[in-house]
Amino acid sequence: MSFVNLKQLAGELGLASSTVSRAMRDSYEISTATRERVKSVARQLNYQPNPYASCLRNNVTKTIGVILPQLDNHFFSLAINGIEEVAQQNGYHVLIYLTHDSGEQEKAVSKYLTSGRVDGILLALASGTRGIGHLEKLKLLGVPIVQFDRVNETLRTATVTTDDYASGYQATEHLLRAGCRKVAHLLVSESLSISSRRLQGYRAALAAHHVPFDADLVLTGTASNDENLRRIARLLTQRPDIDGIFASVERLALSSYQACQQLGIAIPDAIKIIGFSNMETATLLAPALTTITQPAYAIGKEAARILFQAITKHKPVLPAQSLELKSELIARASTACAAR
Amino acid sequence: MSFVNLKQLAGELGLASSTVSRAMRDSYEISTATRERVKSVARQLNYQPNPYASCLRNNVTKTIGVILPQLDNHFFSLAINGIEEVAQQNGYHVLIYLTHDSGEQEKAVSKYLTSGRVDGILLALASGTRGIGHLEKLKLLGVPIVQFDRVNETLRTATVTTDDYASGYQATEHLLRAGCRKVAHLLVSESLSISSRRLQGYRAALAAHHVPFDADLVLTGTASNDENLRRIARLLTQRPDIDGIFASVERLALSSYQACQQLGIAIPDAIKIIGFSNMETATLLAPALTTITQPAYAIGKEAARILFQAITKHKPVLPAQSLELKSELIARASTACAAR
DNA sequence: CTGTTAGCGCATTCAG
DNA sequence: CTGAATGCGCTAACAG
Repeated sequence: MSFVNLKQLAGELGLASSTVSRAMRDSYEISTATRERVKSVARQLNYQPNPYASCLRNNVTKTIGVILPQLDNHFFSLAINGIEEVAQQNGYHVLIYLTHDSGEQEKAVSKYLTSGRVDGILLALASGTRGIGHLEKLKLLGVPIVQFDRVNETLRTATVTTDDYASGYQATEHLLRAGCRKVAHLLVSESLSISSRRLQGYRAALAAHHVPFDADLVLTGTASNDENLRRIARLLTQRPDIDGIFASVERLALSSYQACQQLGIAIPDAIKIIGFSNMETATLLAPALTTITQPAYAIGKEAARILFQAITKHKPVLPAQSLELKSELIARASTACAAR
Repeated sequence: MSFVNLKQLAGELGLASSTVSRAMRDSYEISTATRERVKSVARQLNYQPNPYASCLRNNVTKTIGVILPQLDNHFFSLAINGIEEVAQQNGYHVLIYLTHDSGEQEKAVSKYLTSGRVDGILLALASGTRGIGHLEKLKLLGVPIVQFDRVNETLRTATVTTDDYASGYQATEHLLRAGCRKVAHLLVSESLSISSRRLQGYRAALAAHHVPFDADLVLTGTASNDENLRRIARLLTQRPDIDGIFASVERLALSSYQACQQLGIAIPDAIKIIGFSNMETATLLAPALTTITQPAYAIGKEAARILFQAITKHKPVLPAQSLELKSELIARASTACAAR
């Protein structure tokens, strides 16, 4: 048993392949009788049109590409859930590419997609990306791109992000209100939009509360968790006056937690930690860890929705279509903090 | 600017498209001089061969399909990491489909792939799958399938799993050795291979330690976390003699943890919990929760490796190529347990 | 309402 | 070493 093609099916039916093609696609110019007959025999022979032939003919691939830094972060898993759902609703297929936060990998992947393999792209930028020539090229080729979460602001596309500035502000304010005065801030990479905007929020909140900004309290993470752990521990040792940590990303919140445990620092009494997280686990298992949860699933869905709108209407994605969704601060330990 | 095709490139070069095609594919019958010239101009014009045309011509899609129940479980995210890596190494593209554990969705997805869209399939079975006709059809069509993690044993394909029986045994034994006598077991779905094999391990360990099996201590979960939480709490209330819980899956371990917290039961003193988990978070944040970690990343890689072997050698995947990898028991609280 | 024909972009004959 | 011609499977334009 092998794949049945249109011609074979037409032969079996005693019809021309064009007729069969039309019948299969419910063309109005085919009589109901033959349409039904065609469909019945097609079902019987398990006929499925070859997607690649249609694609070649129609210049429509019915597939989108999703480029992500990683998948070991729950945020992106949830985002894909949303993306895949919207894709399936629209009859689209989803190609997935991981860059492991490497700019080189991102370039390589972009090149694959320069060939017309996909009708559109959803992109969360790698932290290692420096230039954006590879993305400009895709845009120039007319491939619609929607950026989400980690976006490059120079590239003029629609973006779907969370309220990074606002949540950075809120997080910091949460700690300040709980009595913290020396709040450390941990970020992933200076070049990442999410990091810089959260940092801005952090600084603004400090300023609003008349707490001086101290550059020594800002730590940039690396790709290695072990290294991050060491650095955080060193910072906490060197600066025993630190009474709060705002981690701009889940991994760093966990490493902070771990560092405190290692150093025997009590959470949340001696130190208060707040960090982004999309793992229910974190909030469940560590009530002391105040978390900020991003609507990852909704972000995926919205990004996909904007992309499909552009694809089906043959319009470019415009920065004006950008969306900013709200994060949610979940402070299970807030009472404890306030009580102090 | 739009896509450049072979013909245009050939025109630019003053060569026949066949020559250019050969040059691009490093054919031995092309002189080094023209090959270099072709490649240089190709680079300059951003020529990328249209993958769908090649596919039509060669009958090779260079893409695989990955069918998964969900992605809200860290196990599958890690597995995709492995799969994607091996795919990229082999120059392959990865299409992803989520079934949300629905048998209907799995059937629909299978149908998409009946059209020659992919060269092979990696599959983790939906818990809602009843018949396997849709998979048999794919096999009959000659599409290689490798099953991983959640496998159907009737379908004769290679499988990559973990030592579910052994780890179920170990987990149970771990609790028994820590002094537990009434060990509850929480499983996902009776029809799932991982569940039934872990259950077998559980029963065997009980038997080996002369602890009678009590069917009332076995609870099957639902799709709803809230419902699971309620059921677990009810079980713990009705059976205050329970002194240990073996959760066969992360979500259920977390729900157990939560249920104990709600009921004010101390962990790990009053009750000991052991559960599968691939979240570093869980072990990090809840030392009281003994976890069994599956080598998810390796499973993805191995499954992909077996699939690519079959694809490149045009051989069917045989059950004989199946692999069983080892899980790891991480008992941070084991000392506490043993001390009791 | 149905059939004939041509061509999407590429790779592979077969000829030179 | 290079070029011309053919067809992968499908659809759309053009006939009838």
